[in-house]
Amino acid sequence: MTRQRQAVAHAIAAADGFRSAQELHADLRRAGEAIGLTTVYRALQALADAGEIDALRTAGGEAVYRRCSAGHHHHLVCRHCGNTVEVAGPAVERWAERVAAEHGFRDVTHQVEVFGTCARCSR
Amino acid sequence: MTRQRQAVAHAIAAADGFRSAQELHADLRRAGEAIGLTTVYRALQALADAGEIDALRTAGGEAVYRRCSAGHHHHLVCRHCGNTVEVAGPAVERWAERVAAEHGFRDVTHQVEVFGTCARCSR
DNA sequence: AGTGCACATGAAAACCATTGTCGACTCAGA
DNA sequence: TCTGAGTCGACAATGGTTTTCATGTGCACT
Repeated sequence: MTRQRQAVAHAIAAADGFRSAQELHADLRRAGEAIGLTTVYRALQALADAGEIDALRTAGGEAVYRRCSAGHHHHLVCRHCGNTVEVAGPAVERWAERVAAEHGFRDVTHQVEVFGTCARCSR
Repeated sequence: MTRQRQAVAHAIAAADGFRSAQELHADLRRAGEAIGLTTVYRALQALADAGEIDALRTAGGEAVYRRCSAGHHHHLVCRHCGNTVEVAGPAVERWAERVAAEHGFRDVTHQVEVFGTCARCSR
């Protein structure tokens, strides 16, 4: 792993919620890291492929990434401040499996995101 | 409702799965309809706002739309042929509400998509 | 240290879905 | 027919992402 990829991995590990590629790039440059935007995109893609970070797309079409703990989980995202909470959903897992099986689907994956306004932002 | 919007509504009602704005535009032009791409985008947005069609984003960042029955529901999508089944998930609704409430979130919405390989494609 | 080579980097250009602009058009009502 | 509000749509602009390609870098082998 090169210096640049380590830097990206470190930056996303240090961040506290979803960050876009562009934000991460800005963070890294601000921190004095010499790294190109292209490289950030590639590093994020590699990390996502390796399953080390979560990727999803905002309503605006921007891809955002987040470090994720090992294991399957979902996210509760504040639509104002972007703050994120990881949540487990055994009930959802079971439901997805059951529904898929009822319709003859196999190799099932699912994507669940819950959006809302967090306590701080709704004040 | 104008002729163009009717055409878009009709085209999406006739389609059998998710279609992108561009595909719908191509369909309409192929069918001899004189309509601009801009108008298709606007019509789709209006329909989505009115809750008459579902919108979601592909992994490639393209927005795709699908006619949907009234009421809240989720989708079970075949990742090979794109075939889609609408499913209800009361268990998921309750889970989302509860999890959000536990963390102080309000105005909660959620997005649930289940992907798998359908019976026909897994043969 | 020197050589060769596969792969990573990154600036700039290309890509492409989507949105903004603005003049033309439509159509209902006066 | 006139008027005005709203719609249409060609074109340009936007902006995130990807590709290109020349250059740089790590690394095994001499």
